[in-house]
Amino acid sequence: MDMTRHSRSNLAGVLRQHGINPTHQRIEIARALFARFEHLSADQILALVNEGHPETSRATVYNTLNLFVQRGLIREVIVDPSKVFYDPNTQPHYHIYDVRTGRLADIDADSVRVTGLPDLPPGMVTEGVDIILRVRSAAPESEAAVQGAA
Amino acid sequence: MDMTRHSRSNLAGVLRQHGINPTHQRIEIARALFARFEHLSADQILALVNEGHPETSRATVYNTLNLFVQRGLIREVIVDPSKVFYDPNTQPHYHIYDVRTGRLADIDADSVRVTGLPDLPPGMVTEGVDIILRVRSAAPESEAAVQGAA
DNA sequence: ATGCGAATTAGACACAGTCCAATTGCTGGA
DNA sequence: TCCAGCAATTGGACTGTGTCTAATTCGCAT
Repeated sequence: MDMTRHSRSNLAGVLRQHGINPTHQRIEIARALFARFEHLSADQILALVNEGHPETSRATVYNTLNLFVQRGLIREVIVDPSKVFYDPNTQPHYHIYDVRTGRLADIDADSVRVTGLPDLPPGMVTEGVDIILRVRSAAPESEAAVQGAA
Repeated sequence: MDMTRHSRSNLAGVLRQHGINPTHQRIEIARALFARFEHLSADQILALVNEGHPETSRATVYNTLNLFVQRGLIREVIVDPSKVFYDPNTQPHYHIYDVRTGRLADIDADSVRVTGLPDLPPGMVTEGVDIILRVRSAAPESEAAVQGAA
């Protein structure tokens, strides 16, 4: 019996707790996210789950990730216009994003305080507050690729 | 001579101040954004600029918006995984986003205070801080479309 | 074994955004 | 006025992410 922290049996339990029928594919997808505990794109997850011999289709990966998000098992992180990242950490926290490298890291929510956010219009509810600190290396970027005017 | 606030001649001046050669197409694109002073997607801008008789291609709209962003004339707002919004307001401010309707509105930065953000790794520079307040109507959403497990 | 609903699948599709080679159009000389 | 040169624009092909659909397979209870 595999008793590592993110064993299949443990993950099956977690899925059930979220009202998700734990199939083989769903467990493997959950494992890709929770074993690494990193921000991954759908594409990366598809590749991870299928290394060795392919066993999960692209449609299933997308279906499953959307299901996990709906059930509150994981979070979407929208920082890059070209792809969504999936975040196994559902604790309140924020993100720091390197716009050059695409690297995404967590900022613990405990230390951060936000005040002065406006009252919501009546009948509105907060889904969440995203804070994204966009950073880059101070070294001047090569301007070669900039399509110029002037 | 048209002296309204966002007349072509005024806009041409603004473009020049940002080192952008003010061509006809660029002025019309700037006008779509600055006259309305709203968050618009590339698609919406393409449609606005070409209502009446078409005069600007899709490639030019994308080229121009990217150029405006590089030159600091407008900002990108990344809140929706499916498309980028362009924001003519470059003053520091944050956003409130209705996840159901896709409606995007500004939050004035003056009233908001954020403390406790971590120090940056050495050699890193902040590009910007995005705060997105994700909200929805409190009315329970129809669950009809939810692909279920359980 | 069989039947049945749920899950998965391949592949077509939709759509935002990029790329490229060809054309257009402006500007500044001669 | 004509022309050369260069920037801007263009259509259309292309890429990549994500969705949809109809058909198949899986797992389970009987």
